[in-house]
Amino acid sequence: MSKAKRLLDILLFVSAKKKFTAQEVADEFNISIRTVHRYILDLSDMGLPIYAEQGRNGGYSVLTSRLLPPILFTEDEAVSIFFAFQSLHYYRDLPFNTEMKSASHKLYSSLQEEAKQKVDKLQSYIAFWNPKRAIETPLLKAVLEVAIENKNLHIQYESKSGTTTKYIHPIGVYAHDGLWYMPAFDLTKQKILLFRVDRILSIVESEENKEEFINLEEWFGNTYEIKQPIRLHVLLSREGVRQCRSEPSLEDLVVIKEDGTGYIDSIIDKGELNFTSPLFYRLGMHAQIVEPNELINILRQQAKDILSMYPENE
Amino acid sequence: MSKAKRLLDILLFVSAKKKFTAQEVADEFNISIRTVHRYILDLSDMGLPIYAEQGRNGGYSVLTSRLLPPILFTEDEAVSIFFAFQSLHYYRDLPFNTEMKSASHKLYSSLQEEAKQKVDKLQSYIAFWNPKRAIETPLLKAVLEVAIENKNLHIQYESKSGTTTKYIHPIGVYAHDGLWYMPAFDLTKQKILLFRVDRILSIVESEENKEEFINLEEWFGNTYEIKQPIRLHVLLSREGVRQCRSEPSLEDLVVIKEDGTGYIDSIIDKGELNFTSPLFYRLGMHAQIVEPNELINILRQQAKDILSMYPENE
DNA sequence: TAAAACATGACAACTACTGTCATGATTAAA
DNA sequence: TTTAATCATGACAGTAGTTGTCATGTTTTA
Repeated sequence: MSKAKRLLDILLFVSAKKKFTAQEVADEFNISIRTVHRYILDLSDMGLPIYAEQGRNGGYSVLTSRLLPPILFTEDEAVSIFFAFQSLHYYRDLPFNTEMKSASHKLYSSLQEEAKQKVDKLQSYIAFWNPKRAIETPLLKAVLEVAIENKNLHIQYESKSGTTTKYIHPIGVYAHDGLWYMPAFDLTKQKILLFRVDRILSIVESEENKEEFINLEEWFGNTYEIKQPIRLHVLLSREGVRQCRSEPSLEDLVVIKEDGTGYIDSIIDKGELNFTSPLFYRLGMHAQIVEPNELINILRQQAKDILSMYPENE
Repeated sequence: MSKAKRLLDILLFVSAKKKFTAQEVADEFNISIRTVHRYILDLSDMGLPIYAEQGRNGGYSVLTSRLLPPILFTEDEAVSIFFAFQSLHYYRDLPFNTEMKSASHKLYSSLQEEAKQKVDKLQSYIAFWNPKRAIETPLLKAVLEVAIENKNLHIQYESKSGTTTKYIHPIGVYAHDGLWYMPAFDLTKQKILLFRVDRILSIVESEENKEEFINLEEWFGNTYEIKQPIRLHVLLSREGVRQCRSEPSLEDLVVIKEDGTGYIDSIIDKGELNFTSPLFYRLGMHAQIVEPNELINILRQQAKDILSMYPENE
């Protein structure tokens, strides 16, 4: 077997253990100890951060965590990785910040001058904007780890009604619009609730949960399950059509007529009305609600509230 | 020099040219042609997609685009790259989709079984949610390229008032909430406008522009420049505080009092009032606007509109 | 003090690599 | 059609690199 291949095998063998002796490697690959010493010297020369402890109970250790075999990337693939990192630029708290930094440093330093410029340029012409939150999410990594380990949790949570304590089973975490959310099964209330990770004040790990829960992807799919069906029927002007099509929850429902105006006529869940009403409030004349009366009443009630807060005689 | 090192040098030399002959390589590195042939066979065995054209004017070509030298990633770095790719999962159109796929395939296949499971698990517990838009953005890559090349553009754009033609200089593109936006300098109106890339119907490249324009990052910084200052003074209930702190444009302005209620008293740009009014409408009783009267009037007017659209007698 | 480990050098046996020469095949230009 | 420029492959001897064995040191801990 060629030396290069053998070195690689040893690299992988060695980076998977936290400590090993030359004898172990010699036995594993059927080579002499002298050769193992020579190989380790070679790996060390190649930059692998390996060090030896002298004496009885001594041995070698590798400082980095487990290594992958060398990978040949094309320049374009490297650019795509930078591009993906770029997309996380506007998040304040991320679970893998340090690893991302060292990975991009390794990539960047092996790019040729020309490609470096390309990457720099790309990064000044493309961005993934998120509101750069001042809000810290210190417990993000901790919560993610517990979720992956399938454990239950006791949390202190800052909710509408003040600080409360919950006993939950996390389903996963997701980022949206610069904030981190955690859907979780509330073991007391026996239903799934959505928490904001930055509002979690403290966590206490509890036992592992063997039960099968819905996973994050399924949860996304099921979020819009209709429990209390209600008919939504709205007539839209051209501008109304345009704006509704930018609204993720409604874009699929808009029907466009030949003259550019349109309408929505669909069955939605009653619970969604509260989220929908601000949109129709904003649209004003551009959206004429035909049904349901509940939605009209919400809008009318809110309008009355506003008028009573700010009476005419100022 | 060791064979491994020499092979690497040749790999880099070779992957940077689109075509080369054995003689060229032999001259470059002062080795015999026979050895070059042997080396090329080795590289080919290692999986480099290299092929030869026979005969006069023949030579070798490498099929992939330029390669980087082999990189040793740690397992954690690999995971961070998957994590970054994951963040782009919910975008429909991306400029580097195919490269991202091949890069993640290379990474994934060199992970050990255990690490593969870790990655799979991570991906089912963490997500970066964006409304999964039905809207296509076919011109995204084209627009990005033109922006990088610093060129002017003629575009057809679907705006409020129908299809219009614009002559612009793009500043960059950015993604927000699942949609792609392009701030650009309108060369006719001589000011910066914001376009939605999915609403661009066609583009025609024009001449390169030598002038220095603001770049994307500067533009983000300058967006909130105050042109018409106006005092915003609002009293907030506890719930009002909570909600305003989740609003990126307001979170920095909220002052919290000891009892948990709070207020905003700050100078903002008059143009922002239109974007702010839906929030205060939604907050209703939780936000008592003291100033400006303009904002109160907007709310009152909108409330009146709503009430006139849906009169009491139903 | 002895045992277990790393560290290093010398040397002969073995293996791999290299250059030279030879021969063929394929292709395009003269 | 011939010729020159290419890749492709084999043989072989000389050179260079790698390996195992043996020897000797050093460091650490039981």
